[in-house]
Amino acid sequence: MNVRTLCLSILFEGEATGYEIRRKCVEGECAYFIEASFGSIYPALNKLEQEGLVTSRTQQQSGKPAKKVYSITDAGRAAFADELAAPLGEDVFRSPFLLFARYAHILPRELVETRAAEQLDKLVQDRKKLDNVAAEHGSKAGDTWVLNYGRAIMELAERHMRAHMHELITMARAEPNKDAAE
Amino acid sequence: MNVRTLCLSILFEGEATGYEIRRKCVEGECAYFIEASFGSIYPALNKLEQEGLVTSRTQQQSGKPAKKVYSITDAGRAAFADELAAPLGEDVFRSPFLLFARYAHILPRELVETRAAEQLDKLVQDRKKLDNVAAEHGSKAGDTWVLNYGRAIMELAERHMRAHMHELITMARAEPNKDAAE
DNA sequence: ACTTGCATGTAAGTGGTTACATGATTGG
DNA sequence: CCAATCATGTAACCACTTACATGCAAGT
Repeated sequence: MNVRTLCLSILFEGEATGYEIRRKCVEGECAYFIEASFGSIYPALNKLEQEGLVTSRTQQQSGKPAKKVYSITDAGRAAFADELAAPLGEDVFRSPFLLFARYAHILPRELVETRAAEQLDKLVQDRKKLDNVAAEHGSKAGDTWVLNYGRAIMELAERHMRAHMHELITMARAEPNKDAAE
Repeated sequence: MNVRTLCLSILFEGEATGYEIRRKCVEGECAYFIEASFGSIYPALNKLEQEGLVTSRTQQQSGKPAKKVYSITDAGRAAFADELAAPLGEDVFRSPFLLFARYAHILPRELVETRAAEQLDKLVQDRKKLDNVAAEHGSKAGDTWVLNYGRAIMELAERHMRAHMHELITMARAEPNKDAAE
C-alpha cells in the first residue's frame, strides 16, 4: 500500500486537499494505520491528476493561502477498485521496542523502566485515538469493522503490557551504571 | 530499526554468515518481526566490518561454496548497546488487508471471501511459526517475553478474525459480477 | 517579536528491494 | 537435465523522508 493508493482511498470518501490528506494520516489516523508526509503526498496527487484519476480546483480563501481541492474521477474509482482486487501485500509489523525488550538483560534497569512506561503510554494513546475516531466518525460498516479489529488488538496489547512489563524490568541489569557501552 | 542493527543483534547472539542472517529473518522469524534481503544484508556486513564492529573469517567447505563467518567485536557490542539506549523509533503496523476490508462494500463477495480466508490462514501460519520458535529455541528470558507478547497478539488476531470475518463477507457486493472496475 | 496553523511544492538523501551475475553440489 | 540449496556480491531502481523554500494571518 503506497501513498498513491492511500490518496485514492481518501478521495474515494470525498474531496480533500493534500494538506487534509496528510492530517488524516497523522492525526485522524485512518484506522488502517498508514503515515505519509507532504513530500510524498503532493507528488502523488500531481501524478494522479496527470493520469486523469483525480481532478482539482483551486479555491481561494480569505486570510488563508489558496488550496487545491482534489476529487476522484470515475477512472480513479475504477483504478482504486482494481488495486483492491489485486493480490494484497503482506501485513507488516515492525517494533523497535520488541528488539529493545529482547535485550533487556544487557540494559540498565532505569532505561528499561523508562522505555516500558513510554511504550505503555503509546499503546494507551493509540487506543484512545481509535476510540475517538470510532466515536466522531459516523462511519460506514467497513470502517467500523476495521476500527473494531484495531481496537481489539490495541486493548490486548495494552493489557498484556500492563501485566508483564514488570517481568521485563526485573530482567534488566540491576547495577546502577557502569555504562556497558563505553 | 535498520538492517545494520538487525545484523548486530543477530551477531550479538553468536557467529553467523550473511546467508544465515537472512534465513533467520525470513524463516526463523526473529520474533521481533523484521525482514531483510541479501541486497541489504551483504553491504551492511561489509560496512560493519570496515567500521570494526564485526570481523570475518572465510571458511572453506567441501562441496559447498566458501562462506564468510562474521563475529561481533567488543566495539560492535558497545555500538549495539548504544543503539538500544538511544530513543526508540515508532512501532509500525501497516495492513493492506485492513485497507481492503474497509472497502468490502464495493468489492465482489467472492473476492472478500477469498481474501478473508487467506488472511486467516496467514494469521494461523504466523502464530504456528512463533509457537515453533518458542518450542525449538531454548531461548533466554528476553526472547521468551517477546515471543509471548507476539503470540498473545497473534492468538487474539486469529480469534477475532475467525469470529468476525463473516460480517465482512456480508458487507460485500452480493451481485455475481458486473465488474465495477471496467 | 515569535510561534503556530494553513497551504503548496521541490531537491537531496536514505534505506531499502529486485534482478542480475557467478558457481559448485546434490537430489529428483 | 533441471531445480534447489548453499553462498556472495553488485547495480539499477523505488518509495518515501527530511529539509528547504515561500508566504500570509492569527494568536501569545
